[in-house]
Amino acid sequence: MPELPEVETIVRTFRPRLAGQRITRFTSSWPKHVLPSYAAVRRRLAGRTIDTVTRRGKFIILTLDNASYLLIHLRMSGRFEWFAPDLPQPDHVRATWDLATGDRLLFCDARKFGRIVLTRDLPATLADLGPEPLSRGFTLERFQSLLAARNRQMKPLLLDQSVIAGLGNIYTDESLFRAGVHPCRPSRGLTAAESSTLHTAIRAVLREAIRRHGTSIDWIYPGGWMQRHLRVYGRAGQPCVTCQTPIERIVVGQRGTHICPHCQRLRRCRRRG
DNA sequence: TGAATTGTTATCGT
DNA sequence: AACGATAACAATTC
Repeated sequence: MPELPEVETIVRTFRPRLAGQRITRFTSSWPKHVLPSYAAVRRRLAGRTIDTVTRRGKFIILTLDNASYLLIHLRMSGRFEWFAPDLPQPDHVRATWDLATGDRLLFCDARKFGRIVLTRDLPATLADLGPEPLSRGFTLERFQSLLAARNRQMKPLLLDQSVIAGLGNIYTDESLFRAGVHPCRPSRGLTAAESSTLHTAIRAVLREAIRRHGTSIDWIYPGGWMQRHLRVYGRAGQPCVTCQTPIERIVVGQRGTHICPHCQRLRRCRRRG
């Protein structure tokens, strides 16, 4: 569930707590999700200092002082917790970083889909990621060439992390709605005006969600309030904010998908026949 | 009890 | 071969 805005929020929250900290001990109670192996990561993390805390797509990146990188992918239900000795232990703690100050970072993950990956070759590990949608390099021209390079349905294309890094189900649906593009439209079928509007919509919805600290749709991710401003995701049956038509939930590429059937037409509607 | 949930990868077909 | 679509999978919540 955590997508780019939620991961960005987590990075901004934990950066001041982690940057400059020395790791005294790393432990995991779910070693099969620690790569390349729990033993190696545990050994190689001991004594390292965290230089920076950054993000690429949905990956959290801890840059370490020995030119290696610890990547954390939250997948569906992963989250960071800051250990608080006076509060009850959070549920589903899967990994712990003990820090030299006595502080402790916890990785909690109810569904155990998250991944913790230690690598020396960051570019290779991230090689399959597409452009950062909020970066300067993500120009309209680049977006249009991505759409033209393939001919896929827009929804699965936007969800594909090798096309654009960071979009998940929520912000894909929201972007397509804002651009008035049906999720089943083939990417090569978009007009120049539509791809331009969609390019703007993707960036706008991500920025807005970051400003609101992400979406807290259920028990998985707390803290943000973007859910109050979503226009289609999770609003099946409720009126479209533009035209009052009830929002529909359909399935596209095995994914629950939310659309306004009036604002997002599959075929352009001829006004006069 | 089983349906729903999601990002990623493996697999199948064209 | 390359691409696109589909299935499978991780494990839990409601």
